[in-house]
Amino acid sequence: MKKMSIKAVAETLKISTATVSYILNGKAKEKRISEELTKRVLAYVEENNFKPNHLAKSLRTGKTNVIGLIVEDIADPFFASVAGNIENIAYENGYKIIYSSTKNNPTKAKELINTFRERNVDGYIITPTEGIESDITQLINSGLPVVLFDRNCTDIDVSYVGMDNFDSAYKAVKHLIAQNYKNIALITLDSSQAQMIDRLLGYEKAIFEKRIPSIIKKFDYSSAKIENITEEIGQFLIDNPSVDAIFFATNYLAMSGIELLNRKRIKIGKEIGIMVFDDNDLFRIHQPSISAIAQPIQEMSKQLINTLLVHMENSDKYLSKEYILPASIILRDSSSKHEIA
Amino acid sequence: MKKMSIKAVAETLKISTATVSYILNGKAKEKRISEELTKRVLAYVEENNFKPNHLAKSLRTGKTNVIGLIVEDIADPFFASVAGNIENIAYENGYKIIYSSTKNNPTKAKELINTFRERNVDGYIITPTEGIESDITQLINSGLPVVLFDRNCTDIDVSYVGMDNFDSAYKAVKHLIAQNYKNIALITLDSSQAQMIDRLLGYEKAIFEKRIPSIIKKFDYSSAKIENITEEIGQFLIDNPSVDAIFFATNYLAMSGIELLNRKRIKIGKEIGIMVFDDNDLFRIHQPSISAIAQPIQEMSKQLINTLLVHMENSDKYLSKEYILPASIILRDSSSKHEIA
DNA sequence: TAGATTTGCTTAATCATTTAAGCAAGCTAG
DNA sequence: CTAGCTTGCTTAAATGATTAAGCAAATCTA
Repeated sequence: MKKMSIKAVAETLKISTATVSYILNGKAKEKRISEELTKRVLAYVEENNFKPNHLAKSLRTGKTNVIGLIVEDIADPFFASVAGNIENIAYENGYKIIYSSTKNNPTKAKELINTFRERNVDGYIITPTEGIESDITQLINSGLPVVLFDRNCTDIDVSYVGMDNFDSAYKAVKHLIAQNYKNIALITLDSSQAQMIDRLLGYEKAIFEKRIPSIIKKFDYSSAKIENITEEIGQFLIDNPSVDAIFFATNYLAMSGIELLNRKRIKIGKEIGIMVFDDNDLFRIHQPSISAIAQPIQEMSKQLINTLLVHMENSDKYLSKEYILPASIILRDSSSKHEIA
Repeated sequence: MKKMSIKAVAETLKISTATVSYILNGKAKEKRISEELTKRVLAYVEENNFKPNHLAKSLRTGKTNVIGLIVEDIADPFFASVAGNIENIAYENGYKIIYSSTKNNPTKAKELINTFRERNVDGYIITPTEGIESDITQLINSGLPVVLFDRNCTDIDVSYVGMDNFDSAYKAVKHLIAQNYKNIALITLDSSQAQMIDRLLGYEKAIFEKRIPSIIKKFDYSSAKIENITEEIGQFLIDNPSVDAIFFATNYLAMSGIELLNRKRIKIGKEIGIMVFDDNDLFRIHQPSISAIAQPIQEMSKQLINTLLVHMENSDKYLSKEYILPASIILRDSSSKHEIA
């Protein structure tokens, strides 16, 4: 059974391909195709389960109905979750998603944007790496719909969906302070990404307000082998014995940290307070449970894909929008000095 | 700056499009294009950063260089991890990946296979749902490369990458028995999927060998709201007070179970032994740590994509292959009756 | 009843490639 | 000297759709 084409359909029905095309695209009325013929064509198409070739269609119209998703790492639960949420709405609207991970490498990110461009994807959802502003600007100047998320490029006029990193970090640290922790360390990445800087600033605001010392450990992103992280955190705690609480700026830094604390038999919650940016199952189930700032993944995903869809529908009038969604701080055992059973 | 085409290149260089095409496709020698012209064209193309239109190419050649990845749920850490691993090798070989989640719904799975077909993807990586055999058979009969993973369709002649569910379940339960647990329950899904049945059979083999009772709780997949699972496991334990160890057949059943045990202050490892199918960060970091059967994700991913690549290169002679990779059983605190500090 | 309008289609260009077939010029062989 | 081969390209068909423009027949208008 050879692949059918509009031409084949037209020939068997003894009409022109144009007619078939119009009918299949719902332009029968507009093009004054008789109802009788319209029905006949639709019936035939239905019966033979004919589907027009997508490639030819895309070539002609310039639309591929594909969305390019560029994240830091698709294997990361946070991004995987976003990918899953985006997928639904995208598929409902007839879009497929092609993904790729930058691993936070600017060179790879640039390459990805280029290959996606070559592939004629209709829209981009991107977690930008550093130094990628010019490439994103190019996309926008070419009239391509782009929505950034997780981290913003504040110096570009581009749509963005994210959360208030500054405020939620501030509140989270304030909570630690309210629990009477006196020497709260921040363990973070040495990054110039906006969201990382905001988390740091939020921490510092809370710290400075109460005039308690600022104790910061920054990890070089590239050197961040899991092994090293655990070790370095250990060294950091030895070097700073006064630390009685830690605010981890990312998920995986926290996982290494918790692993270390457990290994050292340091009682989380009792001997040391813990607060983490980004929630996950581990933190909920861990004993004692770990307090965390939960990103509104579902809402963010929805906003992301919907914003992109709007841009794609009206690609002529690109009006960038920013959506900053509220996070929730989930208080659990790890951030309370009170006795834990 | 309008998009360049081969035609435009040909015109500025005052040669034909065919010549340009041959050169760009490395057929210059074969087609006896002079070295001088070849160099000139390549230089021009390089300088102007011209990339041939992928859609036109695909339309003409029938190859899209896209791989369709159909998993149960891309948001699940296991599948996300596979997606991440596959991505690398795929991109190195010039393939992009378009993904989609079945949510274990056969209707959705069938739809997905169809849309991917319409999209002319070059190859398929699929975790099959129940009742999807005929659709997969159709793909293969149409000469399309397919590799299944995670769960096999034993009645189709199709390539498969997976692990020995039976044997690893058997060994895991045997380990529990060796630790002197006497009433080992299996908590699993009520599923006819091969891998689920194998896990159950592995459990039963170990149980029957030692003539200890078989205690099985099956969850209906569809009713599996997280809330219900936790509750039902609680009821199950009340109904079966003799149970002193649990073998969880999946990851997320275990997470609910552990959450419940923690809530009930039942001491994992001491009062109840735990073994889980599928490892993850939670089980490693949890206190006490949880023993688990670790799927060889990296090796599986590599084998998956490489097998698919081989099929795609030689799509004429389709010879299906099965790769059953060894799992490792990671023994941690939760499966030992010995004192835990 | 002639001209205008509407109806119901068709023709053919276009999107950007690939590739089989062809062709002129130069060279070689007999 | 010419038939045949090689070289170095070009021509043009094909891939499978969309869509502006066109056109004959039917219907309406005055």
